[in-house]
Amino acid sequence: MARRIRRSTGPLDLRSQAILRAVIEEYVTTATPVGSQALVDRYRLGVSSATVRNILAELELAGLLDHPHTSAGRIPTDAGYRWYVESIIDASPLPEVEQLMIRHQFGQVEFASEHWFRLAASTIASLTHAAGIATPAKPAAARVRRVDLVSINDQLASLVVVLREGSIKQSLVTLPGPEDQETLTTVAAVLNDVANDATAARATAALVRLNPATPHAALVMRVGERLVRVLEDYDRAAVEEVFSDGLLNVLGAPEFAHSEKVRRVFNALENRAYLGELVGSVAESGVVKVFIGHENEPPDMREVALVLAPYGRRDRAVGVVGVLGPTRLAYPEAIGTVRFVSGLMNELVDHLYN
Amino acid sequence: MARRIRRSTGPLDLRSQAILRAVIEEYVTTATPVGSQALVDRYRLGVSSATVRNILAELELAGLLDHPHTSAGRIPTDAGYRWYVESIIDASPLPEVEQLMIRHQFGQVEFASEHWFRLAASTIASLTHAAGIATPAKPAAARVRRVDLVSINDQLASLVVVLREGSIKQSLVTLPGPEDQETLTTVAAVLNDVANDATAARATAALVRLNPATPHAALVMRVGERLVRVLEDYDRAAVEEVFSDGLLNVLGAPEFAHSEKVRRVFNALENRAYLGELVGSVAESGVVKVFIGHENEPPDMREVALVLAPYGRRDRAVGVVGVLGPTRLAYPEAIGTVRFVSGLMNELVDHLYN
DNA sequence: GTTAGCACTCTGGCAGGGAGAGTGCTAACC
DNA sequence: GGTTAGCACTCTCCCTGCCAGAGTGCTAAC
Repeated sequence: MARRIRRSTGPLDLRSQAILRAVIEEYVTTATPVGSQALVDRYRLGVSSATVRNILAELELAGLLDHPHTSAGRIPTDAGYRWYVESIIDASPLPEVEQLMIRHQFGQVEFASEHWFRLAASTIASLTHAAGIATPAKPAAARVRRVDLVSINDQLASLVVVLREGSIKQSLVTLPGPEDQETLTTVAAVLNDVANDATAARATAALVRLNPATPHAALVMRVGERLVRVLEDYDRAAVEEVFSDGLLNVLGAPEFAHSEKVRRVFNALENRAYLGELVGSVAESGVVKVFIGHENEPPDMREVALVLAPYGRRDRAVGVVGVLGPTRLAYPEAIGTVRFVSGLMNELVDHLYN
Repeated sequence: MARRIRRSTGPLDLRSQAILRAVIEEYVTTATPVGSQALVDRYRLGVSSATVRNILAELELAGLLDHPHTSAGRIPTDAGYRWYVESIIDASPLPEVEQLMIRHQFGQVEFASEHWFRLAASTIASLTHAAGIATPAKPAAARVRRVDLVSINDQLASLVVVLREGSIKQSLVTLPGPEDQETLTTVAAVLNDVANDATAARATAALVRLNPATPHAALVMRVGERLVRVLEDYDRAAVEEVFSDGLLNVLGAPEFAHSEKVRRVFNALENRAYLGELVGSVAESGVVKVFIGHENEPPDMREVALVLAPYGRRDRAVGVVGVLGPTRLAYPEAIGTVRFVSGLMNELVDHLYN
């Protein structure tokens, strides 16, 4: 008993670490509780199953392992996974072959950020056999690069806004009366002048200062207000969009064999608010972050793990790529893949900004 | 025996129809096989359970009902559902209260087609308790309404194409060398002139005829070719995008309680090729169409039913709204909802075109 | 043609039992 | 003192048998 207390409070000795690692890696591949005999058989531990049992009991006391019932093998707890992730997070590069393969795939698609997100999500999904997720790079505050106003019919015009990082927003504007395209082009030109490189706040300020003698001043104001709203809407959303791919991979995992759990996972992915929060935290930190089971706040995410990495530049725009899977995730591969893809996305975004 | 053969070949008499209808409606609500006693208890049939059993046996012989095992109640076959759908397809208007509710919801969102698709899908989902699907209205051939070219950096420009029906396509163009925004604007102006209201084919023809003395002719050609490719890519895709909502509703149905089936349903929804085919057929016919179970070609869709209705104008652009659910679907409600929403979308699209 | 009655069939749930896996404890060993 | 062999114990899993219940199909009477 005294021995146990000592072990459970102090750091793990090397042998305990090796055994914990073995349990986790075995469980990740087999998805069944791991017994002491299986460990001795499959790993060169150099001790008997009885000794292993003693250590398993200690690891369980320390909260790193659990067992579903008396006569079952051990499974890792979220805390066990956490320890494991900490121990490997700094050293899990993606094998070079796969790096080359991914680079090749990115070389194949058209040079357009939208394609990248999809590709990032699907690449991650196929490499990790879990769900891949990716969000577009989003700046803290949208800035206008260009405004265009296209006539649709007598009462409607389409306001097209190109943002600084190249993404596009569109909104239909109802016109007070019929206007020809020429007038609309003039209005767009005024807005391009007034709101050039402006954020929502600055665009608002510029509109207030607008010279009332400007041609079509009323229309400029009307469209300008809509422009500001488009920018504000964009800024308000924490995450613009979450691309995901390979959800079926997660579905295939035995822990999600029953549809009730599947339901939760899907709910989780729909949980934009929480994802937005995570994206923010990950973008802030600038490094790969892992969120395991109960470390996630929403109850629906208590059975999944997320590996997220930011890309982009904090002073410009940031997005996130990552993996969503069962807590029984192949963490080293997931971390390696996500880290590599985020680096690649960095390069691409850098190229966009020069 | 002679009696059975007569019945199984001829059309159904009124009583058989009433019983078939009762079985289907009962099964749709309870999701459990329907027994003769349950029918007598719950529907005013005026006959005993023994008589009902005789008729059930006939309906089974006619291929309209089935029973999973000897001592189980009856469930409808796809042919049974088909008969039912034919019998109610012309008369299942959506209750006025719900019509008003939907109109109200559409009044709430911003006037922009993208919002409509999402709203259509989610409205249909919540009203039918199945998955709602919607595709944007897509013309047979894209036509350019306006072209814009925005500088991103020394090597890149963003080509923005507004199509006639107001949707937007974007593509990044690599520039042979640094160009200022003014040059790009000139190039865009030339393209706006040359490719005004053009389809991919006409734009190609116009580029061929381009006067080589045009300022920046080489750049115009380069961007023009990309423009043509954007149009061609758009035309090529049978369905641009399929919005869906309420997949969780389908997931909740007892027939999809096991994840293997769920998997198939998701695969089915990813099956853009088949959906594109259906959309084409529905758009062509101009009316609500129902596809039940085995009537669907892809094996993954043999357990689902689709109710689809086109909207838009055949000579302009057409899209589709619909329901995807288990074959055990509340068809009258689904048909009524889909028909009404498609009508509403018609109004909105008409408004867009004036 | 309809119905009551009845034998029959099949499912679903429950209890019992044996095999198997794995544990925790104890006592012997190095 | 840590390590190990041995062993009793526990719990799951799976199979079997059993029973109640639901529903059918058939027959004979109405």
